[in-house]
Amino acid sequence: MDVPLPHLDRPFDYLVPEALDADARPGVRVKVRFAGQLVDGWLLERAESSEHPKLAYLEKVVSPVPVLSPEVARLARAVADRYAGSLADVLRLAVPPRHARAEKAVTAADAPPSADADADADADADADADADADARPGGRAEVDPRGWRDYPAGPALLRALTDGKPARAVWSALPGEDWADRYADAVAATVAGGRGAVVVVADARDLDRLDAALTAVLGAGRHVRLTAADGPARRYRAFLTARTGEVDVVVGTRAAMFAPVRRLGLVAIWDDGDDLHAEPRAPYPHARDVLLTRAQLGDVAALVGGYARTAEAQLLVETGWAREVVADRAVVRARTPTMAPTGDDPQLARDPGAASARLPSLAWTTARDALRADLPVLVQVPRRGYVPSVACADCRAPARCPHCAGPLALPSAQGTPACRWCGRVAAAYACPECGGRRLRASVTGARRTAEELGRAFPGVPVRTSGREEVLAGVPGGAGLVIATPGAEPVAEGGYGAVLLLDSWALLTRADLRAGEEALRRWMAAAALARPGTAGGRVVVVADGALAPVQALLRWDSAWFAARELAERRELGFPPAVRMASVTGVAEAVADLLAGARLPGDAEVLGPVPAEEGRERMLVRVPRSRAAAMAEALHAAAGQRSARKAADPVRLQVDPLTLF
DNA sequence: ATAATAACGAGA
DNA sequence: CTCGTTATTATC
Repeated sequence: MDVPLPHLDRPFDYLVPEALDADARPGVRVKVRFAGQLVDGWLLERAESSEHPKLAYLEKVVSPVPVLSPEVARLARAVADRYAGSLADVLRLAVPPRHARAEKAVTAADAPPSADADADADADADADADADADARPGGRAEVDPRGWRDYPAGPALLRALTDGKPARAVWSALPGEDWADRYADAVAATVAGGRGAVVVVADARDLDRLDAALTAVLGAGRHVRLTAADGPARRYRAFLTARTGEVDVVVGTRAAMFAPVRRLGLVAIWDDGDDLHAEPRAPYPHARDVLLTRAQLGDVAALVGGYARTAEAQLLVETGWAREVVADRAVVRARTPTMAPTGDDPQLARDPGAASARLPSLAWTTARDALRADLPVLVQVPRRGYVPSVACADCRAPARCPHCAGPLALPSAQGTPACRWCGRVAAAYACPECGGRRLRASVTGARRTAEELGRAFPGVPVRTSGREEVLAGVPGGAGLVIATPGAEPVAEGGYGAVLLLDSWALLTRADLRAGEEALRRWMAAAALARPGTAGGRVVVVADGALAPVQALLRWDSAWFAARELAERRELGFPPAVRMASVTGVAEAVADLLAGARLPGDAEVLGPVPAEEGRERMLVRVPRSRAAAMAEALHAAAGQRSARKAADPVRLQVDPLTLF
């Protein structure tokens, strides 16, 4: 039933009239009379009989195309359960809105109108050795593992993919690595074994790159791109192309995470730390988790890759769910650009008004040398709009609440710090690192720094890449490229120098993931530099003693992720535990939590003020209780919606931001 | 939203 | 004890 009310989150039985018998197959969209009115719904399965005494008839089959595959139906239910959401909400994300004209075009091109697609898909779900042998046309073509040879476990991964084994890998890409080519290798290896693949990337630029790499490896027409940015018609068309089994490789942004793929053999995600992978619509699933759930349910291989490793990926490694695929230290050293920190942070050391003095001298000389060698220079400047947080004025450690380890905030310049989670006032705050008692609010840096750089090097072409216009690539000669994180263009032959400015703004963000996110962004930029042996240099304007800076200097995000995960275990943060946030007006939140039969070891934190007039409570449970917590919250939301409680409450499991 | 059903209370 | 009215709760 396509109604979002949580208390109606279950199947309903209907009689199928004779006239609709042929079209009424599992996976089709239907219309039924429900509570007096016509509502949309999904036909999940046909049955001989029903427990229900008096059944109504199915009103209409919207389209005979069974757009919802059995595999995706199962996945959607699992995702709804994990995120305390309704199946209908997940299906809205999983199956794009119908576009009649696109549907006509695709089914017309398909000789028998997809009628057998489901039978195939069903059989495939339980595919075993026989099926595999059938599908492999005359001996499998080995995929050249050359690009993966830098990683000792790489060639074995490709072999496992071709053999149809459900290998699970967490991949740490080397600097300078062409990740899109490596993903294309992995997909090609899967296809060589007769299976399909789903690959999810964060944005359009990454998608273009992967798309091109796949076309180069597989040839045209073997894969399809699926992204909301292509518009409803193209999106639906791409969806149908996959659903009918015309192609069995789908690449896209998070809209593709539920793509139906015949004989799915591999799910992959690139740069899983990018927050674009988090779906902003209920029930707010994360592409990585959806794909991993998919791998888990279907004996499908999984590849989680990035230059930097997330704490979530680290958890997969530490629990043994996945194997890490990393290069040896010697190879890492050979590929890494020469890195140097400079603690000479002008924002701290000098008057911010002294504009000309804003660039530390090391950064300046590094840029100058690269330009003299006729090499491009990348300058990463922060985006605006980060919420300032509070840190120790002496050692810069983020200030956390002594009670619940939430972030502290300063209500005014001279005010007393208070916790954003539990609201407690931390009057006598002392820094646990250095004992300092003074706090400072961090200030977001100005991008003016970058503009001044242009003036410092007259005659050098300056390009910018950011929100308004994102450049995909730049030529190899001397030139300055000013980019915000995530918008760094690839330079032909690699950058001679990469300057990471204003790290203070990144590191002191009021976010659990500040350190991880800073490292991720630095690594993404630094990966575009030439190796040190070819003159590539990276300067990060930050204290070299800080852990994320250390991890960058050594190109060791696995170390950082392990440290980060250990810290989150200690503080009781995801992914070491599972959290849910309950947001709404105070009475509604209290009402929901009062009605929720939470597991005994659940902790309820808060309330903390949220966006206007609302407040937020956090529920924390051990990972082993995650399912019980989600179930309890979903049920409580169901009770509320059943009695038509007025004020809406938003449930989010593992929300991206906790503060 | 609407219909059924349960709950309740007043009057016979 | 029954009928009529009102809250409650399922909705095939």
